[in-house]
Amino acid sequence: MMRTANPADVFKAIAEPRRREVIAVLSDGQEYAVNEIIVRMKMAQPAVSKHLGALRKAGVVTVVKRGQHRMYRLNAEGLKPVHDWVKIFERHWTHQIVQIKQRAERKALERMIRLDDGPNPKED
Amino acid sequence: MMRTANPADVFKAIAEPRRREVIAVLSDGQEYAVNEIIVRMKMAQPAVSKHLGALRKAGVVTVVKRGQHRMYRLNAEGLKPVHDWVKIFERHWTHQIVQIKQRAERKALERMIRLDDGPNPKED
DNA sequence: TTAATATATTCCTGTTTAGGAATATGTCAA
DNA sequence: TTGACATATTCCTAAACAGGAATATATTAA
Repeated sequence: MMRTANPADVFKAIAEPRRREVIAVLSDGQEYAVNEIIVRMKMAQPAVSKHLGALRKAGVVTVVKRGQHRMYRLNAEGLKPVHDWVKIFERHWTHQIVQIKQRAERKALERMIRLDDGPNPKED
Repeated sequence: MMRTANPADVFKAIAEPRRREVIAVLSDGQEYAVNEIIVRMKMAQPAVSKHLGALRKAGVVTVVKRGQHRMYRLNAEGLKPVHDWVKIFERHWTHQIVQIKQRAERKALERMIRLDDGPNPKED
């Protein structure tokens, strides 16, 4: 049932700092048993299991049984919705630099020719 | 008081779908009065104001007073923590392709030379 | 001044959620 | 079987949170 998760859930999933910690542990691409994650995170076992469950539901990690262990592995593709979404704004902060430059230039102009386009004293 | 927000808050801020909608409205870089956002989002005014407040606290939007309006504008730099964080995993899903290829090749080898590295039937 | 408009804030309520404690489930070893 | 180990799940509680309703604040117009 439902092998691919709702992309919206991914944003919720990574909103939790501890879950980003879990992801950080898995970020080397290796697989880890819950035990090992517990040790690395200094966190109680049920909490870790729950976070792993949330990440799995969101499609951010996968799990395979190996003996009595459950090996978790990062599924980075699950993070793609976030990547794609935030990538849209890349151009904004490069473009922002242009805007800052423009503003500085305009201010210089204002000092020179006393240009005033309305009351906006708190703009900076 | 605290002009730059805790980067961790940004993840929480964008976890809310409605707040990503607000960001979507502002994503053209233009400034919008709350009124206009309300219309575009078909959402009650207090809710919009609250979401804008959350986004402002997270450093994702800025606001300037203009007459009786409050003009909100996207501050894309506030999204950089998310961008930087998720960018780390770019290599994973390109690298994943390599892994898939390697696995396919290994399977071909297994068929040829009967290689077996342990019981792991559910790996795919 | 009063009225209208724009926005924020407060209060309330239902829902979600994180984490602790206890318990259940599943797997291996003897 | 029994026991040890690994992990998940259930139950509980406190905190966070979203949204609605009502209200407060601020600005403009008359």
